[in-house]
Amino acid sequence: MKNNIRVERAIINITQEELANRIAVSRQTINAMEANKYVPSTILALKIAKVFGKKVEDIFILEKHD
Amino acid sequence: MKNNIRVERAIINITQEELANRIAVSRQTINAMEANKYVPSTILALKIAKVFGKKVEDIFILEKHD
DNA sequence: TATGAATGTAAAGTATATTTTACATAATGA
DNA sequence: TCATTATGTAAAATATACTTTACATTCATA
Repeated sequence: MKNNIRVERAIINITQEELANRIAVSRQTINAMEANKYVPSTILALKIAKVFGKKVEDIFILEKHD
Repeated sequence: MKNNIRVERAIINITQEELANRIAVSRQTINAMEANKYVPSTILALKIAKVFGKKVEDIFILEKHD
């Protein structure tokens, strides 16, 4: 699975830390997500999509091997 | 967070085991999700929504305390 | 009533998400 | 140049997702 967090973050111009604060996780969690270091929980996916005003499917994209 | 898995499953008339097979998890994982025993990963949420032909937001709903 | 299919549940084990702390680096502006 | 802000990264600790095995229960139906 890949994601567009970095791009969406750029669109609304917020830092990793701001996004982290808005969804109540650590900044490292955001950084690791953007680096595809792990798969976030559905709660985080819903919150992130909400911050960006988009659907989860618009931010997180399944890949063949998933 | 709550979810509509049981209802969506009833709509397309498949068992927990069939859903489990389709998204490649154990039947107990589906059962536990329906019982809100844990929060699934975003990969599973995306796969489940896909099986039901809906958006993640239509199946998984954030609650106040999330 | 007996049988099978679907579901509920529990315990133990493994994998992985997330936090915390800490430090390093890059970029920007005073 | 110096200070600040944003980002990358890593290790250790903790929480939780998910599997496997196993058994119990419910429900429909022969």
